[in-house]
Amino acid sequence: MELGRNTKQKQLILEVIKREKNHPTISDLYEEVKEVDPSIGQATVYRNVNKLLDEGKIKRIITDSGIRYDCDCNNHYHLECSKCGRIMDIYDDKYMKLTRRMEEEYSIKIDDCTVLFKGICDKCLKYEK
Amino acid sequence: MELGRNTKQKQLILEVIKREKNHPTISDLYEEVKEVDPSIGQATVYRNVNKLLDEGKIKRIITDSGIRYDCDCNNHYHLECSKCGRIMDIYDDKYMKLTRRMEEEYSIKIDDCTVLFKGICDKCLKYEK
DNA sequence: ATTCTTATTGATAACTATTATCATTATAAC
DNA sequence: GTTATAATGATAATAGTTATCAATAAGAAT
Repeated sequence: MELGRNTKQKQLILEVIKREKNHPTISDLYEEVKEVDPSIGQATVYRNVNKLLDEGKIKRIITDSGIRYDCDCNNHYHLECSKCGRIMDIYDDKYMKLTRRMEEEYSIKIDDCTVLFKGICDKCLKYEK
Repeated sequence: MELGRNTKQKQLILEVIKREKNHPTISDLYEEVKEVDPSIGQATVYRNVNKLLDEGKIKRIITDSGIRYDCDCNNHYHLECSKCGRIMDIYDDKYMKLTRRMEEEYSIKIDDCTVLFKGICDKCLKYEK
Protein backbone atom coordinates (compact mmCIF):
# COMPACT_ATOMS: atom_id res chain seq x y z
CA MET A 1 0.00 0.00 0.00
CA GLU A 2 2.79 2.40 -0.91
CA LEU A 3 0.96 5.40 -2.31
CA GLY A 4 2.71 8.13 -4.22
CA ARG A 5 6.11 8.42 -5.82
CA ASN A 6 9.36 7.93 -4.04
CA THR A 7 11.13 11.15 -4.92
CA LYS A 8 14.68 12.05 -4.01
CA GLN A 9 13.39 14.93 -1.91
CA LYS A 10 11.09 12.71 0.13
CA GLN A 11 13.84 10.15 0.70
CA LEU A 12 16.25 12.87 1.78
CA ILE A 13 13.77 14.46 4.21
CA LEU A 14 13.06 11.14 5.93
CA GLU A 15 16.80 10.41 6.14
CA VAL A 16 17.46 13.75 7.80
CA ILE A 17 14.66 13.25 10.34
CA LYS A 18 16.06 9.82 11.19
CA ARG A 19 19.62 11.10 11.51
CA GLU A 20 18.51 14.11 13.61
CA LYS A 21 17.62 12.57 16.94
CA ASN A 22 16.81 15.94 18.57
CA HIS A 23 13.16 16.30 17.48
CA PRO A 24 13.73 18.92 14.78
CA THR A 25 11.34 21.71 13.83
CA ILE A 26 10.35 22.32 10.19
CA SER A 27 12.96 25.07 9.86
CA ASP A 28 15.64 22.81 11.40
CA LEU A 29 14.75 20.23 8.73
CA TYR A 30 14.68 22.79 5.93
CA GLU A 31 18.14 24.11 6.84
CA GLU A 32 19.69 20.64 7.08
CA VAL A 33 18.07 19.35 3.92
CA LYS A 34 19.24 22.43 2.00
CA GLU A 35 22.85 21.56 2.83
CA VAL A 36 22.48 18.37 0.80
CA ASP A 37 20.13 19.73 -1.88
CA PRO A 38 20.29 23.55 -1.97
CA SER A 39 17.59 23.78 -4.64
CA ILE A 40 14.90 22.21 -2.46
CA GLY A 41 11.86 24.39 -1.77
CA GLN A 42 10.29 25.06 1.62
CA ALA A 43 6.88 23.86 0.39
CA THR A 44 8.41 20.50 -0.49
CA VAL A 45 9.57 20.05 3.10
CA TYR A 46 6.09 20.90 4.41
CA ARG A 47 4.42 18.61 1.88
CA ASN A 48 6.63 15.63 2.59
CA VAL A 49 6.49 16.04 6.35
CA ASN A 50 2.68 15.92 6.06
CA LYS A 51 2.90 12.84 3.90
CA LEU A 52 5.23 11.10 6.37
CA LEU A 53 2.78 11.98 9.16
CA ASP A 54 -0.13 10.50 7.17
CA GLU A 55 1.87 7.37 6.46
CA GLY A 56 2.61 7.04 10.18
CA LYS A 57 6.35 7.19 9.65
CA ILE A 58 6.86 10.21 11.90
CA LYS A 59 4.99 11.87 14.79
CA ARG A 60 4.26 15.48 15.64
CA ILE A 61 5.26 16.85 19.04
CA ILE A 62 3.80 20.17 20.18
CA THR A 63 6.03 21.97 22.68
CA ASP A 64 6.41 25.53 23.99
CA SER A 65 9.30 25.96 21.56
CA GLY A 66 7.06 25.08 18.62
CA ILE A 67 6.06 22.07 16.57
CA ARG A 68 8.67 19.33 16.33
CA TYR A 69 8.90 15.96 14.62
CA ASP A 70 9.90 12.58 15.96
CA CYS A 71 10.94 9.54 13.92
CA ASP A 72 10.33 7.22 16.88
CA CYS A 73 6.69 6.15 16.57
CA ASN A 74 6.73 3.75 19.50
CA ASN A 75 4.62 5.02 22.37
CA HIS A 76 6.71 7.18 24.62
CA TYR A 77 6.51 10.47 26.48
CA HIS A 78 8.57 13.66 26.32
CA LEU A 79 10.10 16.07 28.80
CA GLU A 80 10.72 19.64 27.71
CA CYS A 81 13.56 21.06 29.82
CA SER A 82 12.92 24.62 30.98
CA LYS A 83 16.68 25.17 31.44
CA CYS A 84 18.31 23.89 28.24
CA GLY A 85 15.21 23.52 26.10
CA ARG A 86 15.91 20.02 24.89
CA ILE A 87 13.15 17.47 24.37
CA MET A 88 14.02 14.28 26.22
CA ASP A 89 12.45 10.91 25.43
CA ILE A 90 10.75 9.20 28.37
CA TYR A 91 9.80 5.53 28.10
CA ASP A 92 7.20 4.09 30.44
CA ASP A 93 6.91 0.34 30.80
CA LYS A 94 3.55 0.89 32.54
CA TYR A 95 2.14 2.76 29.53
CA MET A 96 -0.43 0.06 28.73
CA LYS A 97 -1.52 -0.10 32.38
CA LEU A 98 -2.23 3.63 32.40
CA THR A 99 -4.37 3.59 29.27
CA ARG A 100 -6.20 0.38 30.27
CA ARG A 101 -6.96 1.76 33.71
CA MET A 102 -8.43 4.93 32.15
CA GLU A 103 -10.41 2.94 29.60
CA GLU A 104 -12.04 0.89 32.35
CA GLU A 105 -12.60 3.76 34.75
CA TYR A 106 -14.27 5.99 32.16
CA SER A 107 -15.72 3.40 29.73
CA ILE A 108 -13.74 4.89 26.84
CA LYS A 109 -11.55 3.55 24.04
CA ILE A 110 -8.02 4.97 23.80
CA ASP A 111 -6.22 4.81 20.45
CA ASP A 112 -3.45 7.27 21.11
CA CYS A 113 -1.80 8.91 24.09
CA THR A 114 0.37 12.02 24.09
CA VAL A 115 2.28 12.95 27.24
CA LEU A 116 4.44 16.04 27.60
CA PHE A 117 6.16 16.81 30.88
CA LYS A 118 7.68 20.21 31.59
CA GLY A 119 10.51 20.45 34.07
CA ILE A 120 14.25 20.04 34.35
CA CYS A 121 16.21 17.31 32.61
CA ASP A 122 18.77 15.01 34.25
CA LYS A 123 21.80 16.92 32.99
CA CYS A 124 20.57 20.35 34.09
CA LEU A 125 19.52 18.97 37.48
CA LYS A 126 23.07 17.66 38.00
CA TYR A 127 24.67 21.05 37.30
CA GLU A 128 22.13 22.83 39.49
CA LYS A 129 23.27 21.11 42.69
CA MET B 1 0.31 40.61 43.60
CA GLU B 2 -2.63 41.59 41.38
CA LEU B 3 -0.97 43.24 38.38
CA GLY B 4 -2.89 45.22 35.84
CA ARG B 5 -6.31 46.72 35.79
CA ASN B 6 -9.52 44.82 36.27
CA THR B 7 -11.40 45.87 33.16
CA LYS B 8 -14.96 44.94 32.32
CA GLN B 9 -13.72 43.09 29.25
CA LYS B 10 -11.29 40.95 31.24
CA GLN B 11 -13.93 40.10 33.85
CA LEU B 12 -16.41 39.17 31.14
CA ILE B 13 -13.94 36.93 29.30
CA LEU B 14 -13.06 35.01 32.47
CA GLU B 15 -16.76 34.66 33.32
CA VAL B 16 -17.50 33.21 29.89
CA ILE B 17 -14.62 30.72 30.10
CA LYS B 18 -15.89 29.58 33.52
CA ARG B 19 -19.48 29.26 32.36
CA GLU B 20 -18.43 27.41 29.16
CA LYS B 21 -17.42 24.00 30.42
CA ASN B 22 -16.70 22.66 26.93
CA HIS B 23 -13.10 23.84 26.51
CA PRO B 24 -13.81 26.72 24.11
CA THR B 25 -11.56 27.92 21.31
CA ILE B 26 -10.67 31.60 20.90
CA SER B 27 -13.40 32.05 18.30
CA ASP B 28 -15.95 30.30 20.56
CA LEU B 29 -15.03 32.81 23.26
CA TYR B 30 -15.12 35.77 20.91
CA GLU B 31 -18.60 34.88 19.68
CA GLU B 32 -20.02 34.35 23.16
CA VAL B 33 -18.42 37.46 24.60
CA LYS B 34 -19.76 39.53 21.71
CA GLU B 35 -23.30 38.56 22.66
CA VAL B 36 -22.88 40.37 25.97
CA ASP B 37 -20.65 43.22 24.71
CA PRO B 38 -20.97 43.56 20.91
CA SER B 39 -18.33 46.30 20.75
CA ILE B 40 -15.52 44.09 22.08
CA GLY B 41 -12.55 43.64 19.75
CA GLN B 42 -10.92 40.35 18.77
CA ALA B 43 -7.51 41.60 19.94
CA THR B 44 -8.93 42.19 23.41
CA VAL B 45 -9.98 38.55 23.64
CA TYR B 46 -6.50 37.39 22.56
CA ARG B 47 -4.80 39.82 24.98
CA ASN B 48 -6.89 38.82 27.97
CA VAL B 49 -6.68 35.11 27.30
CA ASN B 50 -2.88 35.48 27.29
CA LYS B 51 -3.01 37.41 30.56
CA LEU B 52 -5.21 34.78 32.17
CA LEU B 53 -2.75 32.12 31.01
CA ASP B 54 0.18 34.07 32.51
CA GLU B 55 -1.72 34.51 35.77
CA GLY B 56 -2.35 30.76 35.85
CA LYS B 57 -6.12 31.20 35.89
CA ILE B 58 -6.68 29.15 32.75
CA LYS B 59 -4.82 26.45 30.81
CA ARG B 60 -4.22 25.88 27.13
CA ILE B 61 -5.18 22.56 25.54
CA ILE B 62 -3.83 21.69 22.10
CA THR B 63 -6.06 19.27 20.20
CA ASP B 64 -6.55 18.21 16.59
CA SER B 65 -9.52 20.57 16.44
CA GLY B 66 -7.32 23.51 17.45
CA ILE B 67 -6.24 25.36 20.57
CA ARG B 68 -8.74 25.34 23.39
CA TYR B 69 -8.89 26.80 26.90
CA ASP B 70 -9.73 25.19 30.21
CA CYS B 71 -10.70 26.99 33.41
CA ASP B 72 -9.95 23.90 35.51
CA CYS B 73 -6.29 24.22 36.47
CA ASN B 74 -6.18 21.13 38.65
CA ASN B 75 -4.04 18.42 37.12
CA HIS B 76 -6.15 16.27 34.86
CA TYR B 77 -6.03 14.66 31.44
CA HIS B 78 -8.19 14.98 28.33
CA LEU B 79 -9.73 12.65 25.79
CA GLU B 80 -10.52 13.97 22.33
CA CYS B 81 -13.33 11.86 20.87
CA SER B 82 -12.80 10.97 17.23
CA LYS B 83 -16.56 10.45 16.77
CA CYS B 84 -18.25 13.48 18.34
CA GLY B 85 -15.20 15.71 18.76
CA ARG B 86 -15.81 16.63 22.36
CA ILE B 87 -12.97 17.05 24.84
CA MET B 88 -13.66 14.96 27.91
CA ASP B 89 -11.98 15.54 31.27
CA ILE B 90 -10.15 12.57 32.70
CA TYR B 91 -9.07 12.59 36.36
CA ASP B 92 -6.36 10.23 37.52
CA ASP B 93 -5.92 9.61 41.24
CA LYS B 94 -2.54 8.03 40.46
CA TYR B 95 -1.28 11.21 38.76
CA MET B 96 1.36 11.90 41.43
CA LYS B 97 2.55 8.30 41.29
CA LEU B 98 3.13 8.56 37.54
CA THR B 99 5.18 11.76 37.74
CA ARG B 100 7.17 10.60 40.81
CA ARG B 101 8.00 7.30 39.15
CA MET B 102 9.27 9.12 36.05
CA GLU B 103 11.24 11.61 38.17
CA GLU B 104 13.03 8.77 39.97
CA GLU B 105 13.56 6.60 36.91
CA TYR B 106 15.06 9.41 34.81
CA SER B 107 16.52 11.71 37.53
CA ILE B 108 14.39 14.61 36.31
CA LYS B 109 12.15 17.23 37.94
CA ILE B 110 8.58 17.45 36.65
CA ASP B 111 6.66 20.72 37.11
CA ASP B 112 3.83 20.15 34.68
CA CYS B 113 2.24 17.23 32.87
CA THR B 114 -0.02 17.37 29.84
CA VAL B 115 -1.87 14.23 28.76
CA LEU B 116 -4.11 14.02 25.71
CA PHE B 117 -5.77 10.76 24.76
CA LYS B 118 -7.39 10.24 21.40
CA GLY B 119 -10.14 7.70 21.05
CA ILE B 120 -13.86 7.26 21.59
CA CYS B 121 -15.78 8.72 24.51
CA ASP B 122 -18.18 6.85 26.76
CA LYS B 123 -21.32 8.16 25.05
CA CYS B 124 -20.18 7.33 21.52
CA LEU B 125 -18.99 3.90 22.61
CA LYS B 126 -22.46 3.16 24.00
CA TYR B 127 -24.20 4.05 20.73
CA GLU B 128 -21.68 2.07 18.71
CA LYS B 129 -22.67 -1.29 20.20
C1' DA C 1 -16.33 64.23 43.12
C1' DT C 2 -12.67 65.95 39.94
C1' DT C 3 -8.34 65.56 38.02
C1' DC C 4 -4.48 62.98 36.51
C1' DT C 5 -1.67 59.07 34.97
C1' DT C 6 -1.21 55.42 32.18
C1' DA C 7 -2.83 50.59 31.26
C1' DT C 8 -6.20 48.93 28.27
C1' DT C 9 -9.13 49.16 24.42
C1' DG C 10 -10.85 48.77 19.42
C1' DA C 11 -9.45 49.05 14.77
C1' DT C 12 -6.26 47.73 11.81
C1' DA C 13 -1.61 46.83 10.01
C1' DA C 14 1.99 43.61 10.31
C1' DC C 15 3.83 39.32 10.92
C1' DT C 16 4.41 34.16 11.02
C1' DA C 17 3.36 29.64 9.77
C1' DT C 18 1.25 26.86 6.61
C1' DT C 19 -1.35 25.72 2.48
C1' DA C 20 -2.95 26.47 -2.42
C1' DT C 21 -1.84 27.50 -7.15
C1' DC C 22 0.45 26.56 -11.33
C1' DA C 23 3.79 25.95 -14.92
C1' DT C 24 7.68 22.85 -15.14
C1' DT C 25 10.09 18.60 -14.03
C1' DA C 26 10.85 13.88 -12.91
C1' DT C 27 8.90 9.27 -11.64
C1' DA C 28 7.51 4.98 -12.97
C1' DA C 29 4.46 2.31 -15.89
C1' DC C 30 4.08 0.88 -20.65
C1' DG D 1 12.08 5.77 -25.43
C1' DT D 2 7.15 7.49 -24.74
C1' DT D 3 3.68 8.75 -22.03
C1' DA D 4 0.71 10.08 -18.07
C1' DT D 5 0.65 12.38 -14.12
C1' DA D 6 2.41 13.05 -9.31
C1' DA D 7 5.67 15.98 -7.29
C1' DT D 8 8.50 20.00 -7.43
C1' DG D 9 9.99 25.00 -6.78
C1' DA D 10 8.42 29.60 -6.73
C1' DT D 11 5.18 32.32 -5.13
C1' DA D 12 0.45 33.90 -3.93
C1' DA D 13 -3.00 33.26 -0.64
C1' DT D 14 -4.75 32.19 3.77
C1' DA D 15 -5.19 31.70 8.83
C1' DG D 16 -3.93 32.72 13.31
C1' DT D 17 -1.83 35.82 16.25
C1' DT D 18 0.72 39.91 17.69
C1' DA D 19 2.13 44.92 17.21
C1' DT D 20 0.86 49.69 16.57
C1' DC D 21 -1.50 53.73 17.94
C1' DA D 22 -4.88 57.22 18.99
C1' DA D 23 -8.82 57.19 22.09
C1' DT D 24 -10.76 55.56 26.38
C1' DA D 25 -11.37 54.25 31.06
C1' DA D 26 -9.48 52.27 35.61
C1' DG D 27 -7.93 53.55 39.74
C1' DA D 28 -4.89 56.57 42.50
C1' DA D 29 -4.21 61.22 44.09
C1' DT D 30 -6.15 65.43 45.19
